[in-house]
This record gives sequence, C-alpha cells and structure tokens, in this order.
Amino acid sequence: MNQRRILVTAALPYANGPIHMGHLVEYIQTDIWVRFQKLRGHNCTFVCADDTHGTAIMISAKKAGISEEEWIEKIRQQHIESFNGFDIQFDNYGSTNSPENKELCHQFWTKLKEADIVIEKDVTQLYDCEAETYLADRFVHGTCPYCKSENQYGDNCDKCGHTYSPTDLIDPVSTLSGSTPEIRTAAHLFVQLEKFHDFLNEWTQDGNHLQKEVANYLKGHFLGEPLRDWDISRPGPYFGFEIPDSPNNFWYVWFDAPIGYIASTKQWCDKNNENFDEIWKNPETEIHHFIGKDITYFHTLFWPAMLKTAEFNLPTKVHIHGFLTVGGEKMSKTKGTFINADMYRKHLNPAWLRYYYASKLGSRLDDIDLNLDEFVNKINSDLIGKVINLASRTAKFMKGESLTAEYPDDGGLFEHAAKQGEQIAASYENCDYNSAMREIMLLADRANKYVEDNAPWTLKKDPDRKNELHQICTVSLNLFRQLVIYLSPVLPELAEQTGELLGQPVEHWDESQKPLLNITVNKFKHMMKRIDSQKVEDMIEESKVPDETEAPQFNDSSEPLEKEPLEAENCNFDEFMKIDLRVARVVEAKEVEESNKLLQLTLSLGGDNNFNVFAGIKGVYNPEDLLGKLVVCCANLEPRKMRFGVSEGMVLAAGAGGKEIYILNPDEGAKPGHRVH
RNA sequence: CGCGGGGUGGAGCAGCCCGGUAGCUCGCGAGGCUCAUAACCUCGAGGUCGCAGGUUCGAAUCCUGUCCCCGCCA
Repeated sequence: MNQRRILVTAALPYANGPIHMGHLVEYIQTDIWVRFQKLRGHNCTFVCADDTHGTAIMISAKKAGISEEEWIEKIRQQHIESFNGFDIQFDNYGSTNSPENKELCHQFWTKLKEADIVIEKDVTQLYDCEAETYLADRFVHGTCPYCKSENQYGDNCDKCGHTYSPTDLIDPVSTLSGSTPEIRTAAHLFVQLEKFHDFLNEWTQDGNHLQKEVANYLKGHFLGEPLRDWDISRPGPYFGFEIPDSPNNFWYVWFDAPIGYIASTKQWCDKNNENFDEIWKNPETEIHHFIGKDITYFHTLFWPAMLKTAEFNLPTKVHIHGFLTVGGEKMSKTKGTFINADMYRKHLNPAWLRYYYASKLGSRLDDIDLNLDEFVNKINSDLIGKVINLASRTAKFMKGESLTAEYPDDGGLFEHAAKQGEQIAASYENCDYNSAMREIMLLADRANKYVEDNAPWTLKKDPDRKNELHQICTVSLNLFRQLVIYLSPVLPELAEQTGELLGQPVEHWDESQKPLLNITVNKFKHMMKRIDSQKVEDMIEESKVPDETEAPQFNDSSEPLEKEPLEAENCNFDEFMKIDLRVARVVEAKEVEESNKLLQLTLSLGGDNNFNVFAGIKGVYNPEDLLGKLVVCCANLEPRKMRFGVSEGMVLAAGAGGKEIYILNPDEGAKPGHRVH
C-alpha cells in the first residue's frame, strides 16, 4: 500500500471556557480517524491549537483580573489536560497567539494585498465608552425596532424573527458594562470574496471536498447570489494581531484562527525537524479538516479562498459533523446535561464515551444524541459482554501456557473476520464509524458462539484433552485480538492491555490478518469495568447548576397595562364577595363545531356538581389539553342562553384576547370546590 | 411550491444507489449453559417498511402525489 502523507486538524477550541461533551464529539471523531490512519501505516499528523483572540477573551481576562496572555495560557493548560484524559493525541497543540501564527498572518496578508482584493469601508457600530470597546452584535441588547419586544440581541429578534443591525435597536444596552453605547464609525478592511465566486463554485461542488449535503447547502444559501465582502478587521483595543499597514486595526479572530492550523503545523515541523513545505505546499499531501456544522462557512468559503490566494494547499476534505444532544434535547445546565469533560472523567471512563460516540457517528452531518440509558446499555453489552468477555472467559485457562504453534481449524472464523477487515477499514476511512462498530460486534457474536459451542470449561476438566483446550483458546484469543485491533483506533487503552496480555503490542492494522501463535499468555487482568448507571446519575446531578440566563429578571414590559389601563371603578368588599369564584376541574372538553371561538367545557366542583360553560378559547387551547386541568371559574354567574346551549359560568383567563389567552391555574393543592377569597 | 435531512416491530438503527421471501442491537417471553465482570448460547412473540397511486411477474427498494417530523446562528 502506498503511504499517504496526511495532515489532520480539529477545530480550534475557543479559549474562553472548558471542554464539554459537545466538543468531544469532534475531538474523539478526529482522534479515531487519525489513529486509524496511523495504524494503517500512513504518515499522519494531527495538529490543533487554542483559538485565543477576540473581544470575549478580553472580557473574560478582565473579569478574572489577569492579563489576556495569562488567561489564555491557563485555559490552554485546562484544554490540554481534558484532551489527554480522553486519549486525544495531538502531535502538536499550539495557540493562535503564537509567533508562528503572527508570521503566517503577515504572509497571508501580503498575498491578499498583492491580489488586490482588500478594500476599506466605513462601518458604523455601537461603542461602549465604559468598557472602551466596540460591541459585537451579541454584546448588545435592546428593544426590537419591528415588534418592540424587549431585551433582544443585537442582530435579530427572537420574537418576530426580523434581522437588523444593532444600531437599529431601540434603547440599546451594552451587556458588558450595562451602559448605553454610542454610535461610532470606523474604517474596516474587507476581503472581496465575490472575486472567488467561480473558484468556490467549482471547489465546493466538485472533487468530493465536502459532504454532499454541505455542497448543496452552500449552493443554495451562499453561492446562488453574489458573495458579500468579508469584514476581517476590528478597531483597537482588540486582543489579537495588529495589522501591519493599518495601525490600530487588528485582524478579526476568524482571520487568524484557521491560519492557526498552519502555525501549529509549523511548530510541529520545527520541533521534529520536518519539512513544512512538504505538508502545506506539496499538493500530494492530504489536508483534512474536521469541524462542526456551526462553522461551515468559514471553512468552506473564506478559508479555501485564503489558501488559494496565499498559495497553500487546499483542503482535501472538510469533514463536518452535527451537534450533540443529550436525551434528545439541547444540552442544558439546569437539567445537568451540560457536562464538562472533566466532570465526565470524574465519574466515568473516557473509553466508554469514545466507544459510544463511535457507535453513533456516521459520515453525515446529522446531530448525534447521547441517550444515557442507551449509553449504559451499549457499553455493558457490546464492550464488556461481547468483546472483553471473549478474553476473560478463555485467557485464564491459558495463563502461563503457550498458544499452539499452528493455527487450528476454526471453521473459517478467523479468515472471515480478516476478510471483513477491508470493509471495516473502508468504514473508518469514510468516517462511518457506526457501521464499523456494527461489523465488529457481529464478529464478536460469532466468536462468542464459537466459545460456547466448544465449551473449553468442559475440556479443562479432562487433563487428556489439554491439547484440545489449547486449540480452542488459541482460536478464541486470536479472534479477540483481531477485534481489538479493529477497535484500537477507538479504544487505544484496550489495545495496550491486550498487547500486555499476549506479550505483543498492537502496532499495525495488518496484524489482524495473521493469527498470533506460539506465544505465552500472561495473567489476565480485568480490562474494563461495566458501567454502574448510578454513576451516570451522579454525574448529571453534579452537573446541575442554576442557569443564570434563566434566573428571574423581573423586567416586565409595561405594554399589557398600557393596552388595558386601570379604569374600572373601585368596588367595596361586599361587592367583591358577591362574585363566587371557585376552583373547578375540567372533566369534559370539546369543540363547538359551528362556532369558531367556543369550546364547551363541563366543569366539576367535586362530587356530582357539574355544570356547563362555553369559553371563547377555541384555537388557543386544545380540548384534550384542558381535560383534567384545574381552573378558576365564576360559579354564580347568571346562566346565559347561547346559540349552542346554556352557559352556566365563566372560566377566568388573562390576556388581551385573540391568541393571547391564558387560563388561570390555581397553585398546587387547591381542590375543585374551593372558594377563591 | 425556500433549502436540506428523515418517517422500517416497544427503543435505536441497517437495508433503498444495483427491485426478488424484512434484518441487526437493545428490550420482552421460554429454555440452555455455568468458563467469564448477573455474562454467554438457543428458540419465540412483535412490523400492512408514514399514506395513496403508478411502473413491474414481483417494490421498503424505482416514479408521482400527499401527510407528518427535524434542522437551516447548517
């Protein structure tokens, strides 16, 4: 096989917080791919770095009362430790705030200028005078200029969906200082991406550089119209690199971040005496980027354009994955499903997560779900019950004994599994780890059946059949080792342990093709524990934090009151008490066919005390949703004859009407029939 | 008709490109084994492959229509 020269990158984590389970999808996915390539004998280098520039870093450092440099170094160390804990093995882990990166940014910049695609334009932005910084969209809140919803972000409104510029916001507030920002104008530098349109059309659609759905997406969303100029500078103060020919302007973090891939490679080359140009300038070298779907367009439009201009290799492939959900939902701090890498490690074994992710990951950019029950189940049944069990049920019969000198007849099991190797390798290559894992487990099933059918435990009892026993165990342990080799990109530690058991380290994929013979089997040590689901629960429990963003803020709008001002005359106590308000249960609810507003409700005050009410809430509430609910009603309202029957009361609801109707619910504990005083 | 993805036994998925008796894992039921970390093996129940048409000797698979779900700071 020809040895391929491959450079692999994973996205640079932002130096603003710890690594969490969502990040790990990518780093585990990438690490598996890299380990696979290395196991196949290819010359593969895996680089990454911390992404360290930008306003958010400045703010965090300021809050922590330390310099930006101190801050990013601290975070970088944390990141490295988390990655180590998950067996994610970078060949180099750099930082975008490095001399190598600065130097490369200059190189790129020179080329962009030479290509005459940089222009200057004025940008009007909000400026926080207290924090002395321009405000990115997400650092401004205010009232939506379209629907007047309060407390909306600077770029679009949650409520009405309109997009706008932060300068359009009514009553803008800086989230940094709480002060009112002022509008300032500054010159920014832009790259005219449109000049690359033809090139990008071709690069994104041909050559298999992108997954098909990504190519389609780009075609429909960006490439269908002129590409907008890309703003790549920020006026100071800004933590980053100052642009050489544009004093007090800094490269935007997204300009220098991808260049960080190259800078990290450069660092690695310098440390290991490798030829840098062989990697980034020789088109024979494959460049593979692994990223999440959120940063697709930086990597599929700007980045290829920059590389082309600077005359570096273009990516061979950008592998894009989806997001992680936990239990089918977005990770949530309040629910304890926002789990940090270190928290996971405190409770659970990283190898389990590596296997679980592998069993879920395919080559497409679908989101993957971490279902905790499935997680426990899969690990216990696949890894412990099938794979490791194979060794633990046979190895101890062979402790200190030697495997046979010739490979016994196993009915073609080993050969079959060896043949499957190419299939499994193809799945790894294509990032279809899920199908690779499926294949491997199928092989594990066959192997276990072999042990079952040949019952070595019976042979063990008869000293005359020792030879037979050795044969059975030679087969079993070889089948086990074969599986471990196939799994080793996912489970490097298991491969190591197996190497120790059999006195022969796992070093190359092709070792799966030939049985190991005539070697002494060492004492079997437990290789992996099964998951105690209690530990998973403990982890969730400990991850729960009160969510600051969901903390009550009590900044209610005055709008409802303005719509319906306090105009009613005062009433005295007796007048108030004339109205008999009761808690009632909805025991029946149905739509009134002929009416477009009415639901017919049967309310119960307990016992047989039912009465009929028509409520104008059709279209707002579904009858089935109301069934069983407690409501507050006026029980002594004069019955009123309506077109559809007699209404004997009224259900209390708040709101302006139309779709804005909110039925009042009594607090927990109230019972049908209770009077409201 | 915005774009993309998807709807297959209780759950999660494969099969669809290249039509030919519907498969895997888990769960469930019965039995077996007892070497192994309550594991493993065998057998079984359970699906009109979203719905409706069409092509075909034959459709989960191809075509058309339709409904529903999800994502589109991919």
